[in-house]
Amino acid sequence: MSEVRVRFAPSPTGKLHIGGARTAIYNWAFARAMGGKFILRIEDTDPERSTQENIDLIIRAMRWLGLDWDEGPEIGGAYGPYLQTKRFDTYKVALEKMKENGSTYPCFCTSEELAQRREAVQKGADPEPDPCRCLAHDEAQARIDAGESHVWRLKVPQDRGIITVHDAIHGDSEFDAALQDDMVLVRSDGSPTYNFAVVCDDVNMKMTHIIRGDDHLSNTPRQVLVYEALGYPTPVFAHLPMICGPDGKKLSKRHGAASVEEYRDMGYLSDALFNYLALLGWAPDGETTIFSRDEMASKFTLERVSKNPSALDYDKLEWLNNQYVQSMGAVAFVDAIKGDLIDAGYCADDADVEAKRDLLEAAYPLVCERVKLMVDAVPMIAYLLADEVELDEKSVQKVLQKEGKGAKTAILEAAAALENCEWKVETIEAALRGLLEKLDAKPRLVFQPIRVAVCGNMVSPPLFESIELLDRSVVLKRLAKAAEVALD
RNA sequence: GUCCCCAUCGUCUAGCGGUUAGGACGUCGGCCCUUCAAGCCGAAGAUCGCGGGUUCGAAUCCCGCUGGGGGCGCCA
Repeated sequence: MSEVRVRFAPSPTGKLHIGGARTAIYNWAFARAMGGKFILRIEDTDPERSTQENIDLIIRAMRWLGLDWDEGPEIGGAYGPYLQTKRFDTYKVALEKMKENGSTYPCFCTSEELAQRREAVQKGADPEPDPCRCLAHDEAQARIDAGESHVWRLKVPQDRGIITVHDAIHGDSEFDAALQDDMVLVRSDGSPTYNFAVVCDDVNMKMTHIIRGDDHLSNTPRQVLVYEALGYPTPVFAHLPMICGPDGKKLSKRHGAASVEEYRDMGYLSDALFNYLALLGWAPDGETTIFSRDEMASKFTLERVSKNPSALDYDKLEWLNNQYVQSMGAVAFVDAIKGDLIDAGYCADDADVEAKRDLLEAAYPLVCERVKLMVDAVPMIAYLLADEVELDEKSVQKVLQKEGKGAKTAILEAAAALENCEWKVETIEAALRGLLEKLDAKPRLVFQPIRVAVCGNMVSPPLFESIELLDRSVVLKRLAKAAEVALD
């Protein structure tokens, strides 16, 4: 078998959608697993909605996801160009071929006439063949020469019978050719329609497999007809099930985030989003849930792709994201929050981040298992970055100002204990634990007030480690300040 | 309306004629414990959408039904 060639063909009418991203991932994984080529092609035949900006955004989002391709608009390749608007001459050649073999005909119907006919059919009338289909060749040519507006339609062969679509995921699906309408191939302005352009491109770019969304399955028989009219063998199709919102309904704005970059901005890691999307409709086996791009690339097969649509589960995505946060390591962690650090004003610039690198990396083990989304990280370690810490209102009330709990004494004693002790976790912990006996108090009555004083909140990363990361003077200052508002 | 696709715990899934129907997220309980997490242990949760077949035996094969989804544009 010749080399596998697959493509991801987004239309740049918006950002990279989460469903599109998964389609891209599966195409990529299949190409890599088969030792084939993965091609990026931009379907920008709709001039109204396609923009260069969207093309750039899509490419950036794909790169962020960790995908790479062998041919594409920005890197070229042997079968370019990879923008449909730059391939109009190839569609003309294809149309000429179809004119010659009689598989297309000009249609002069106005959109009003078409709308009327559609309406009649909707109301139950039997669909009638397009009247232009039977126009004598000479008459049609005369009207074209007269400059009459027309489109070119596919002439579905009357005796074609059953069209079988071979699909690697669904198996064979059969469609009655007699039920396929004569779709428009070329618009009155000379531009190709989607269904025509895709086939021309897929043929010319030597695609062996077409992996795309389920929503295209019903369009496939008509595309098969175009392959046949052009005299080319059909590729293997693979239609992926749709992705739905958490409620099981088709994904829409109602569900919030829909684009890859929105997920990135929400704080999801590229590795996690990739892993999650890969898992939506494909599983390497019954056990494995966490795997890398390379693992997927070595194990992916179309046969194992699920046939049912899948609903997004944000809980699982978050869990997966945290798994990756826990395993990313301190260096990557600091790199990942660099921007947030600067935006929040904790660091002046990149150089400043590097200057504080030791502290930031030391903070990683304290927070990694509780950072679900990356955007949570900076607020979570803020108390380590500034001299002052703002005391959380609720924590003050519940911990510092609950009468009869000895919060003030605990804080004062803590300050005394930390005054001269060696500044290491072990000694800090020993010093503070010593208070338990001295005050004869339960751990939470001693440690919680100290936590609020030092970390600003009754919920925080580990206390002793946090203290160690702060300067003694800062800790003592915070304790003194908290003691002012604390009650016994 | 019509054509096509789909159907296993709440969710993502494993299963491809014989399993106590397995795993993951979530949920609940426990352990750990100075908080929140994380981690570990355990539990509940699926009459495999329904009804017929085929078979000694069906979640797995066949047919029908129901439910859901998608296509039917000079959108992609």
